Amino acid sequence: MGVMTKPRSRRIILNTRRGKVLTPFFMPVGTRGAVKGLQPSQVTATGTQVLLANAYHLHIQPGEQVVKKLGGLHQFSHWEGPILTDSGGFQVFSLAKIRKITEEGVYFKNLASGKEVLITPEKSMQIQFDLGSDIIMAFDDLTGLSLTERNRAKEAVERTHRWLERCIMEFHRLTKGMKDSERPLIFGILQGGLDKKLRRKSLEFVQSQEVDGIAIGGLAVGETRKEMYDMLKFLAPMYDPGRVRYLMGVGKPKDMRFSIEHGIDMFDCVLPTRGGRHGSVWITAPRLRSGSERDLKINLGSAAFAKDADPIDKKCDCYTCKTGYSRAFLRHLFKVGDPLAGSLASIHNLRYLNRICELYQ
RNA sequence: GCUAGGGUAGCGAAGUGGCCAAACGCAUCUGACUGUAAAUCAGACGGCCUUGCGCCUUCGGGGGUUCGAAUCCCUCCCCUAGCA
Repeated sequence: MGVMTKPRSRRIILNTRRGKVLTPFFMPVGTRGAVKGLQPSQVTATGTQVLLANAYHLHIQPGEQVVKKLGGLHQFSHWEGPILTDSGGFQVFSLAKIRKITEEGVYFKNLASGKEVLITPEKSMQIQFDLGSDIIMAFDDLTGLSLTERNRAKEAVERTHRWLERCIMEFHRLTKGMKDSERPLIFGILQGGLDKKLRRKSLEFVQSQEVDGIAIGGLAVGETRKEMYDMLKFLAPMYDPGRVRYLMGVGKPKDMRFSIEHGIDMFDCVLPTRGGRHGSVWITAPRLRSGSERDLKINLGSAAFAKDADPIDKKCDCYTCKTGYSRAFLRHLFKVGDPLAGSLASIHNLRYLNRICELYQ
């Protein structure tokens, strides 16, 4: 999969109450309301249309009621574009060690206070609604790759479906009386791990529901690239053509290109920002043999860049590269631990992914 | 000149007869990171290779005691503080 893009037959625009969004698009992760180290204007300058925030983390701190009282997440954070909120479903996976799943919902141990927090499908809807989210995600049960997790994949899919029905009911209750143009959107999430039968069943179920978008959850959790690609190929012909498809958690350039070419419209991922803060950035580099281009990850902390006067990527149009920050200066900032390094690298990476999306838009 | 305390790997700092190629921290190098418990984490960090719980060279310099010394003794050099 090179940098060259194949033509895309889909041409879909996502209508949110805060404006239209061109697809495909990538959402930076601003878990707690901010993309770490970046001001909203800097995020916008990378070409970002939609921001992702997290219901679980904002519920824990500062609490959705505080956010609501201060005018909602948009006013609170100064992000003016559409916001998609994750439901807390991912935390069922990422915080597996400190949670307990029941049919009612999931009990999490708040690491800061030690107190137990119960997130139910209804609660997740309420939190996201109170935050002022424009795209509300269903609360799902995400299974990992370990044997015990694989063994409960079927159970988790069925629970995810039951929870989706509860999410939709609660969503209707919360948005009762709102005009279509004023209400947030709601997306359902399909699961099924690496089991194709389960995946198909899950996709069919989610598409049978009153949801505005279809999200694919539970991929990019450690399986091989081939396994993920096989699943995306398998699902591609079965999507409802009228609704957007959101592949959750994916954000490696190569994977995004593949996914877009297999019918995916939306992405989010921590990689451009977390990786950026850790010094890794993407550049386009020629292949040694063919000379065609490919995505290459480099680490700016490397000694190789100590005296490198070039920007991260000469062809890049991001703020960091266009301003002319050298690799040597960025390496220096990383070495001395200046947070500006992470911010400048995050800007570059976000622009990198957004540019990929723009090629297909 | 006297007295006291010191000199350990790039730096700081443990160790005070064998389990010491030498804890730990920093720095350095390499690598991870996919709906953020992550500005984080992992590994390497005297030299060599057949990568073995192998070999070689180390704990200011030199000499000695001992089966065995970073650790004990002698001597020299240097540093810090106080006194002359």
